[in-house]
Amino acid sequence: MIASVIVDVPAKQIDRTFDYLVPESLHAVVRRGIRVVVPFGPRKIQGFILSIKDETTIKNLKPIEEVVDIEPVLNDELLSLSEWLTEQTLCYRISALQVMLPAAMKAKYNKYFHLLDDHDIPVKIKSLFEKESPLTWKTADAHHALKDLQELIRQRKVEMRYVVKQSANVKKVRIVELSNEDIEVSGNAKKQLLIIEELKKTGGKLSVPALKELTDATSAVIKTMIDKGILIESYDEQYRDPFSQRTFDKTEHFKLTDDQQKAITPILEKVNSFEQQTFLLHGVTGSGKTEIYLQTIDQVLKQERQAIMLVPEISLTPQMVQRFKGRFGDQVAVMHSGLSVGEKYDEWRKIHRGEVNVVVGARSAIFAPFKRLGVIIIDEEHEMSYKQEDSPRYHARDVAIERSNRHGCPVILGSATPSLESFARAKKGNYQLLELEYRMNNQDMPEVKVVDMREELREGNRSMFSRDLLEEIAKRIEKKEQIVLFLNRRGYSSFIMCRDCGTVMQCPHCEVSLTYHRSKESMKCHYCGHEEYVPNECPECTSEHIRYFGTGTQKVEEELFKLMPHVRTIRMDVDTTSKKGSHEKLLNAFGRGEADILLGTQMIAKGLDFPNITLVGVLSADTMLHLPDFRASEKTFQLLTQVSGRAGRHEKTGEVIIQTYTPEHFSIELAKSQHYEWFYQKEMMMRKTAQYPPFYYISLITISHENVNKAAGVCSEIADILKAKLTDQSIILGPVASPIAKIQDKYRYQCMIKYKNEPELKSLLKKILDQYSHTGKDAVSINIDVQPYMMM
DNA sequence: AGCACGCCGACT
DNA sequence: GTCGGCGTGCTC
Repeated sequence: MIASVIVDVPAKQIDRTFDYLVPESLHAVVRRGIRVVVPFGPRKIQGFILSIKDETTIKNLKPIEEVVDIEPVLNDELLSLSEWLTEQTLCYRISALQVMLPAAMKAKYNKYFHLLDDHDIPVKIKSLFEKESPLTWKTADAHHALKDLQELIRQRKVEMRYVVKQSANVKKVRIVELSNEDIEVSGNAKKQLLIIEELKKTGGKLSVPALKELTDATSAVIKTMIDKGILIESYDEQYRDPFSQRTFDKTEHFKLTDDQQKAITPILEKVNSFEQQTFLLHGVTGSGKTEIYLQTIDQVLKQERQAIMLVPEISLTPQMVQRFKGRFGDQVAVMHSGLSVGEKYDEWRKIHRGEVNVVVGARSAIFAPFKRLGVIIIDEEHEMSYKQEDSPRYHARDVAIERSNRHGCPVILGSATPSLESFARAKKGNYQLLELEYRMNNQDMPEVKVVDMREELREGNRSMFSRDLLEEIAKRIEKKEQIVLFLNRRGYSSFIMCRDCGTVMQCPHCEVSLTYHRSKESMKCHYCGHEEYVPNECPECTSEHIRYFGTGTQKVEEELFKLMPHVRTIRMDVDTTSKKGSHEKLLNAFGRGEADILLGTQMIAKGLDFPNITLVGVLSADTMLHLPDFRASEKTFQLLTQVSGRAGRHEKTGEVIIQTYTPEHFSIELAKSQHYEWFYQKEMMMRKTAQYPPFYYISLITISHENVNKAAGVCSEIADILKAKLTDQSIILGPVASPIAKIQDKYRYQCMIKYKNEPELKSLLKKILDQYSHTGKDAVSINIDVQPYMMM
């Protein structure tokens, strides 16, 4: 019996199967989709069994060392999906397999030195082994002992062993129970008697932490009882439950409005007939998309099938978790970046074991190992976070459609502001368009006011708040209503500049300006993490007039405090929400009315839904508009529409104030009238003229190298190859320097391909990738994104 | 990606 | 004459 294995080495030459002999003892367990540990050269590594066969042309087969799983971790569908993913995104097969599993299941590798013969070995080495045996590579390296050890290995006095460890860890809890033996306990041992009593009361078995809680006993007491044989200890697997502290109120179906009923009918038809169909559910905020999702899932569950619901960064919407857990109880697994590695692993195991039937999660939840999918839902379909930016560079929407084809089930893409690609496909009939035109309860859309900041400046207002905004803020505070202030991106544009010579402090390794961080009085690079203190004098002209410019959230907070010292503000940005759970804590505090103003970046644009918010202010609508990205207008429109949706979601009507320097720009004008269809028409015209998606597909090749000329040269070679091989209907742009020309001391050049129909492109790109991804002295690093969302 | 093997410069 | 630099090639 022979197994074909994909090993855990992401490299060009290793990107294929290797055959291994299956030892007799493992015949019963070894199957496709099981992880194994195999010898690979001198070391041992983890791998996935892709197939089992009887013969091979390879001589000198090595045997599989051990199996990691009893049950396959990837089923046939996911294994074949990984093949599709490899072809689609031009990634290594191992990366495609790895991305489908929680991070906890990635192997860890350790090297240990074992002492075989301690005669005639250096004193230094001997003492190391006395302190630690086996000796880890790390300590050996720390004591500069690797050289000596290498020599001892040659003399066969020391051996190096490679150990594959699972970073996955099943949480175990210690359980104690009463033994059957009748052992006398002295009347003085009050704690022991109490423990026995408690155990009898609860059926004879309790976890140690629970027992300690109940009886206030110490570990010592329990240990004594185990040693005496009164108690028997054992271990039990346990799930880490991130929601254990919370209860979810059971919620019932809402009665659907006619509008909603009209939308859900065709979806349920496809669910019932087991047919694939992609629906684009277009409905403004508050039009009741979530209830449609919930009732569709309900139908799917009745058929004993399963559902995947994707949301962008779910930790940001505890309210969404609430709604799902409330409706479906413990049938729901939750998967998002806010969970610890162990928690994610546990949620995954619940899915894998079939203990839950619904998963609500971020991008990677699209790979949930369900066997009978009944529906896949992608909420806020237009969100960029559905595209993974490193290998495998997949878009969750594409994976969803691919999986739905394999399972015969519908996909629902929901959004108030669909991506142009999706809306165009819906108009063409590739997707079925479902419109929700009315808000539930017939609420009015909030009134949106655009303030021209140039006008403010002309009239002598040089602050970052327009007079209108300040006035409205004051009004709400008087009425005890709440306000959300929105600012683009953390520390965006809060660069540091010398006022005398205009020098802007830049990262020495990347071509970006450093961002000022008040808390540490330092400047940080957002691309490589480089950090340094703000200099006392300008490195160029030695002037001392150094100050920071731009408006970070911290600065807004300060200004706000200067203008209205009595106003309570909660600031939400990366700095204040980095700690686990702090995000929710801040939001809850705001929900309880502990602050008047919620000030934040991107992260507050989604999901928050508090009845008392009646004013939303966007401090600078155009920061995003001027990014070097053809989707800049689309993103601005989506963001403004979404932010506006935060105001007046309940009885009180809301108002939105958008501050901008370009009020005439159509994405700002149309965000004001909240007219998606007009925006779509206008933006489509722009895209057509500029030859961008959805009229053209694009692919992006990025070359990076320490030497500028090398990077540019290779990129130009590649452009030439493309020009020669592709049809003349395709457009090849570049090579040009990447918008971020240097990251971590490597210069970046890129080349963009725009095409409509180029059946050979994938294989050509694969060829180029092979040709240039060799490892050598002057090797460049090459990256290909087949369908990029970030142009940087 | 690692790791070993192997072929040329600066030292005891 | 040896130690050690890192170029080259292989991993079932």
